[in-house]
Amino acid sequence: MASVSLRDVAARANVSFQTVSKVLNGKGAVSPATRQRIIEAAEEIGYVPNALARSLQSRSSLTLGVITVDFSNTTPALSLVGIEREARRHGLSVILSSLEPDGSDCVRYLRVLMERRVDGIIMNAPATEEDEEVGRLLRTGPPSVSLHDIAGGGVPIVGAESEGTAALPVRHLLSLGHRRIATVTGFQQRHSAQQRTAVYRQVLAEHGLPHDPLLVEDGEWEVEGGYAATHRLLDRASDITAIYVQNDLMAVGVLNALHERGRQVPDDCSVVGCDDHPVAARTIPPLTTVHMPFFDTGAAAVRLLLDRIASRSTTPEDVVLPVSMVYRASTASAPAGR
Amino acid sequence: MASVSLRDVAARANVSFQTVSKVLNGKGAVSPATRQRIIEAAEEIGYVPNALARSLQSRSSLTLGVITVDFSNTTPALSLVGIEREARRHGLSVILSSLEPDGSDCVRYLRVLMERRVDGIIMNAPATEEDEEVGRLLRTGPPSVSLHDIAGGGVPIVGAESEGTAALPVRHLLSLGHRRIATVTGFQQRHSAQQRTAVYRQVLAEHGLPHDPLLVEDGEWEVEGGYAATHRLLDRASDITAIYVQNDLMAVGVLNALHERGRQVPDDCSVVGCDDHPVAARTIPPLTTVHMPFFDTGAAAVRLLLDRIASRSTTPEDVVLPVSMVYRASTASAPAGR
DNA sequence: CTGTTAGCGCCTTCAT
DNA sequence: ATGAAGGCGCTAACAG
Repeated sequence: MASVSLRDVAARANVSFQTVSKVLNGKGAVSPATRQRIIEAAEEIGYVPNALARSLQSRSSLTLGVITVDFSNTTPALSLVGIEREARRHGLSVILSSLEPDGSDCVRYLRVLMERRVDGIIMNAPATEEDEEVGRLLRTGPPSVSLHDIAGGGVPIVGAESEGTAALPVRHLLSLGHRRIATVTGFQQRHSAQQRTAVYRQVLAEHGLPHDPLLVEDGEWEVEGGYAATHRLLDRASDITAIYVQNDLMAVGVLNALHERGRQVPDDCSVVGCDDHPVAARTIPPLTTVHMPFFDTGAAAVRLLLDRIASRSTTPEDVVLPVSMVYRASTASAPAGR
Repeated sequence: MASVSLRDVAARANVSFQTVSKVLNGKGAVSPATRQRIIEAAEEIGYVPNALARSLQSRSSLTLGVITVDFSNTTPALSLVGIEREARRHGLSVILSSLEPDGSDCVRYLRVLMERRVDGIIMNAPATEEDEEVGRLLRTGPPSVSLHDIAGGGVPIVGAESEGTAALPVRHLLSLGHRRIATVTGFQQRHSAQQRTAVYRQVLAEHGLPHDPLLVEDGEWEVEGGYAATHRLLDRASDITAIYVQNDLMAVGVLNALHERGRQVPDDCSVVGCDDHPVAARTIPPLTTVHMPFFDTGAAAVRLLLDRIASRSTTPEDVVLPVSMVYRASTASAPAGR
């Protein structure tokens, strides 16, 4: 453990440490004999290069910083896995920072990443969408990319096509003849939830259905929230025949509440989720949902970031990934006699 | 971005760069006047310390390396969040490496972490339980701690009390009068799954119930595996009245299969899970399960690791965390007339 | 109180 | 083909 350095290898091989450096990096020309000798010497004393020193010299840490919302939820975890996989494919390591729910520690962690001289930063932190200070740091700091909006812009966004994410499931329900379609929304402070709700309203309007605030409830992205929201919904609008739930986790709670109320899914009430969470395939009944490309989003973010690092380009060119419906057993035609 | 250094600050404040270092680190004694001048200069030109250079000098990177199984599953994600939270509390950053399912890239990533001179390593990689090379590297490398067994030992293990994890749910079912208790196991290559199955057999034996291989099926830790395993189980042993499922994800599949077979839970068949996964609270019916302290395990691992780093102690003192039952609606007394 | 002298471990010219 | 010199940005002694 007593850190052996290039010098130690050099001493053992009777050459200067610069020559060792060359050999171990496959750079300049060195005679096969000494090359061999050096390689053996390095093996024997267990030389491990010091990436810190190399980075100091090369001014590149081969490290990406990731700032993410709590990823004990599967969806941000998938993006994170995508990021990590793609980063490693390019020989980069990932420094992980997961935020408090309110994102209040984001600025501090950005600073840590900058001190560590990360080559780039990937943000997956919806809680800081409106944080101006975060936006400023990101614009002046190392190249960066985000999976959510950044206050003040200037940072390219990578994400799923937002329009379709909401339009697809609502249109699906409409095509099944549903007219009283409720929605259980995500946390309404979040842009993505606002957007989904707006598209939901718009699609209904296009089909001649006026907005009814009784049909909208906030489930705060969580199982329990979906459960509670559904009970509230049923209490005041018992004539709904379908629910568009803005994520699958809430949909689990929705299905549970519907079951408690004695509503058969999909016969009495259809349910569409969003995300295509692993459990969606085996809820009771299996959930029709929107497949979101979380993993790919993470990978695409890394690629975009590397492009920007390489080209020093500064034009924020967003990347949009397609979404698609996954049809399972939680949706059916609207009940007759309505 | 053109990296401003201590020298630049020094030039602006008309002092030597070493003095700047002192001020910015609150070390030696400096006159209030120059101190003030230096701090202002640093602000003005936007000085950001270079952690790489500091680490090179201080021989401590203030970094922990984490090697983890794919954490798109909630349970390893929770441990990872626990690790990250606790690490940050101590001012350490986390470098993340997530492994291929077979763990074949573990050795490579261990090497990367060593090159980056991490202060310690936390392993959460069941796939490498039997990998001798991994064990060797861990014993000779930086201080480390693991959440799973390490081949050859020598690395302290942090984890939930393994005996109780299986005994609690099985005893619960026995106390409800069940006698034909099946188990859907995790991937049988994994020590934890082997252990749970062994304890399951042992507890049954203690109650005078001989082992029946018909009652054991491998669900491979996944929703679909649990689903398929249950169908197989029901095909050949239709008299079972309870199933102990070795994780909640598989239990989701189990409930689904039971529903397809027309078996009411818990009236016709009780189900107990393991993990206390977030969705367990709202499955249909809500799942009785074993609460596993994943988050705490991660946090405890960091604390143990820091202890070892500080004391250079080398005695592998394991840490065992308690588990507990969470009683919900998926278990009931064994049906009469059996 | 402040500056000088020495590295940490590595890489990049440039001579030899 | 090999080695010497110089520097990346910082900290730690010690000297003035």
